[in-house]
This record gives sequence, structure tokens and C-alpha cells, in this order.
Amino acid sequence: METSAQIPLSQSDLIEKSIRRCLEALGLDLSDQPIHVERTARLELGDFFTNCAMVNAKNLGQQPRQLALRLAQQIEKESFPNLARVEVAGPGFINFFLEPSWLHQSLRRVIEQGEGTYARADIGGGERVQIEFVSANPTGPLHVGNGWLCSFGDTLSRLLDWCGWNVTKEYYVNDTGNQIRTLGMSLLAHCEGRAVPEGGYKGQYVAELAKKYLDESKSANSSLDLSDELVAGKWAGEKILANIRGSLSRLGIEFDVWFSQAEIEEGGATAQTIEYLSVKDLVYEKDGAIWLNSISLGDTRDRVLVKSNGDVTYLGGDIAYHRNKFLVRNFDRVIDIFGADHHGQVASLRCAIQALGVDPSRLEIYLGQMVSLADKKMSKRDGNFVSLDELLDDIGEDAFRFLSLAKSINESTTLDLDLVRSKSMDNPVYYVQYAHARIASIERVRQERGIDRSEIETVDLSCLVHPRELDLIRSIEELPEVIADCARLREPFKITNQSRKIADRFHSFYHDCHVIGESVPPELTQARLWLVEACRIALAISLGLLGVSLPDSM
RNA sequence: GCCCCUGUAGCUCAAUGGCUAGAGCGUCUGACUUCGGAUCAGAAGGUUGGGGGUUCGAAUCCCUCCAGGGGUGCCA
Repeated sequence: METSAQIPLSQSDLIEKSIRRCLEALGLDLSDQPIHVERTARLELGDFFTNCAMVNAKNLGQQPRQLALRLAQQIEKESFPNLARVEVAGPGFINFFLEPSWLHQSLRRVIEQGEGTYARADIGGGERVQIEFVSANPTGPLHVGNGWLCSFGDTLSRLLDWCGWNVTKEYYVNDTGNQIRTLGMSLLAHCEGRAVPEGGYKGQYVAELAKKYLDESKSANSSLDLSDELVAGKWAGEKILANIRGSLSRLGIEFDVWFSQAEIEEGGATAQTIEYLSVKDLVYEKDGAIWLNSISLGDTRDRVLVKSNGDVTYLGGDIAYHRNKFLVRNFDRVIDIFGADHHGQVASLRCAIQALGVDPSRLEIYLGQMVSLADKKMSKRDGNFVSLDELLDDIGEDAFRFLSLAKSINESTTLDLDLVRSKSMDNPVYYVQYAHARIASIERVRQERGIDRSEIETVDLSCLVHPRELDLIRSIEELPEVIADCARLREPFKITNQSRKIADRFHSFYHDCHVIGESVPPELTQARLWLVEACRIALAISLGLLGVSLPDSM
């Protein structure tokens, strides 16, 4: 990767430096104040603007508009690369109008940096971050809601990795305790032809597993037991986990670590953690259970860590697990992605982590709001849910990833399956992929017609002046900032929006500006070929982060 | 009751406190003898849930009320 010293200043940096220089020239001291330079909402207002005159007018004892006018005059006098003119508008905005050359320079930079470097940013500084997501219990296949958050977690991981973090993707496997026993009980009920008791798992997959379990238990040296719920539950859990891995793999998701809760418990980590908390006088016994005195940590009530039957609660295990993340494996930062149904546990976990001596700002927890299907409840126990695999069979992996990454996870979602299926051809993912297919098609035609592509250094990009061309470059030029914002805010969906915007601008360009053809001068063909290549790079980066494929034909 | 999320065009969603609140879908009207029509151009569509407040400026921040979803287990 290039060092920052080698990367030329961005256009907005150039503008900010100019503003600061001119403020100084006018004898105004804002050196300790931030100066915001932003893109305008509409081109009639120029390419960039700053609000610094309005923000600082009071401190400097001036009228905002007067200050803006003085500053604008000075900026025009001193000027800076690519500046056309400066205007003052409204209550004191300073709007910068640039020559198209700034876009030609941006385009050249995209090509020079290429697919591996463009739109990267070293924000993370190599910080070691662990991202835990999905972590669905191995008591049934992944459902659509699980898959939804998988997409989020995976793309967030790719994004942070892309922006300079050292990422470990982890799945916490809840392979012990009550749920596994319940699963085993449900399995054995099926084996014996009994109805599954209340609270058990009733899905069709349990019946299928029961059939297999019966077969395997009959073989000569089988250790499977038709009377032990725990043995049956663990066996079924492993089978289900293998199925879950398969579903994840379809979505292109590979975890670095599969972390077993059973290992935590059996390795004594839970006992150690409770011991540590009890040294701090944060643990007590009542009614045969072990409680965390979380009220003293600011929680609304105390919580059970170990039940009276000896089972560790989910919270108890999770505290031990997080102690492992922070204090055994020493991650700098931990990001947990849970469903909103885990909300009740967040405060307690935070309290406990702090009690263990971990700076709570190192723990980020994101709760994805509920994803549901119209007319369907998503309950594994009742077996009344649409599995992720079923939906993927229906609409395809790309459509699913794109759809699930199209809006904030703070937004709850109700999927109308009929709608999703029937409109699958209008799905925006095809719109974006179609842009890529058209790009590939241009390349095929170029080769068929034996048109050589000149080296970028020798190509004059200044002939790109059509509004469609300039709009397309703008959308590509915005990508680094969009990606950096996504990484900082942990909001991948903005990349999805930007990929649509780029595809949109490309389709308009494609329609109005032929790249190859009798009526296109050779120099223009060369410049446009590079513009198309830059667009391909931008789409490859965006869809790569989203985990969506780039078809050459559709 | 308390905690969290959400309320923006008919629908799904955008908009680091900025200038005239934007896209897609749907609706209506148009467009290729060049590289892929899964495309493109245009039109219509809004009291940003209500009411206060802060600010030069509020969909955005604060208070309050209303509506929807989730949580509030010795389930996970």
C-alpha cells in the first residue's frame, strides 16, 4: 500500500488548504477550528461548498455573508488547482465551481491505483478486531433472519479488513446446555414415534435426523444411545452445524474461528470468570443459584449466572466468552452482532465486561431489528419458518445479499416472499450486474474489432466533457469517501446505494455516449475505454465488499 | 411501567445541522438501422406522525405526546 505521503491531496483537501491560507491572509485565526468542505447537493451550486463563514461568523464578530464575501474574494484572488470560480450564496455558503480537469485527474487516479488500492483507507491502523455474528444455535437450519444478519456481519468484516483493521470473523457455537438437551429430547421422541413434547423442536428436519439417528444407532459399534438426550442432542447439533456451514458457504461466508461454548465451560473458563467476579464481591448465592450483583453495576436487576441445576446461563457463558475475547486473546476491539431479541442481555454484558476491568468502549454491540416474513412466524421450535436455503433456492445468493444489504439493520424488515419472487427480475441487483455485463461486452467488442487500448499515460482524458461522462466520473470519485464512512459508521448499506448510483450513471452514459463506433473519434474511444475501466474497478470494489458476483454476461 | 429500534411521495428506502427533502418500484408520456431494451429520457406525486424548544439554519439535536415492532426468564 502507498504511504499517505505518496497519495496526492484530494480536491477537497486542496480546497481546505486554500481556505486556511486565505483566512490567514485576511488576518482571521481559525487554525484550531475544523473547516468542512463538502460536495454540493446540486451542480447549480458548484462542486464543493464550505459553511465555515456561517459557523465562525459569531466568533469573529462579523456578519456571516460579509465574511463569506471577503473570504470568497480572497480565494479567487489566490486561486488553487482546477478552480473556475467562487460564489457566495444564501446566508453565507461559499460555493466552489471547478474545471472538469479535476474529474479527469480523479479518473486517472482510479486507473493508477487500480482494483486493489483505489478507495482503500487506513482507518483501522491494524487494530485487532473480532467480529462475532450469526452464532445461531445449532438446533435448526438457518432461517431468513439469521441470513440477513450474516450478510451484514460478513460485509462489515470485509469493509473493516479493506480499511486497515485486522479482522477475525467468529461464530460462537452454543453446543451445550438446555437447548441441546431439548433438541436431543425432540429427536428421541421422533425415534420412538412419540409426539414432540411442548417446548421441543417440531420441524421436519428433526424427523429426518431421527431417521438417520435410528439407522446409525443400529450399526454394530455405534456409541449412539436411544436413552440419552445429551448424546442425541450433541449428535444432532453437529449434523445441523454442518448444514449451517453449507448455507453460509453458499453466501460466500467463511469464518476464521468456530468457538465452542462447551469448550469454554469444560475448560473451566466459566468457573474462573465467576471466581474473578466473586473476588470483586460481585457474586452471591441465592435459592441454589449463583447470581451476578449487576444492580451494583448499574443494571436494573441482578442476573443468574449458574442455575440451581448447575447449568450455566447464556449470560454466564457469554461473560466468560467475552473475558476470553478481551483478556485471553487480547483483541483490541470486539464487535457483536445480535438480533434485537438479545436486547435484554446487552446492558448486563456491558456491566460485567467493565467489572472484569475492560474499557467498555472496546465493545461494540449492534442489534439487527427483526426480519420477518409476511404471514410467517420465525420460530425454530414450532418448525414454522422459511429456511435460508429455501429462500436462496428461490431468489439466488446475489439477490439475497444485495437485498439484505440495501438498508440499515436498525430498520425492521417484513419480506413479502411472493413479491420478492415475482419481482426477482426487477431486483436492483440485476440492474447493477447488468452494468458490469455491458462493460464486459464492450471489452469483447473491442477485442473482436482489434482495437488496441493505449497506455493511460498517453491518453488525453480532457476530451471527456459530456455531462454523462462527467456524472459517471463523479459517482466513481465519491466511492472512497462512501467506503470510509461505511467503515467508520459500521453501515455497509451505503455501499449498496453507491453501487446503484454508479450503475445508474453508467447506463445513462452507455446510452448517450458510444465507446466504439464509426462516429466516435479514436482519441475519444481511448478516453472512454479508460472511463469504462474505471467504472469496472468501482463496481468490482463495491460488489466485492457486498459479496455479490460480477457476471460478464447474464 | 421501564429499556431499545422505527415513523419522510401510493410502496420500499436516501439525505456528516445546510442552499429548492432525493432515488427505486408503481402510474402516465416518450426513445435505438452503432457497444446487450434486464436499458434510456421526461411527467405527476410531500404540512418529513403531532406539538413545543435550541440554532443564522432542523427530517436530523433537546422536551413532550401519538402510532408500530422488539425486549424486560434459573430460554438462548
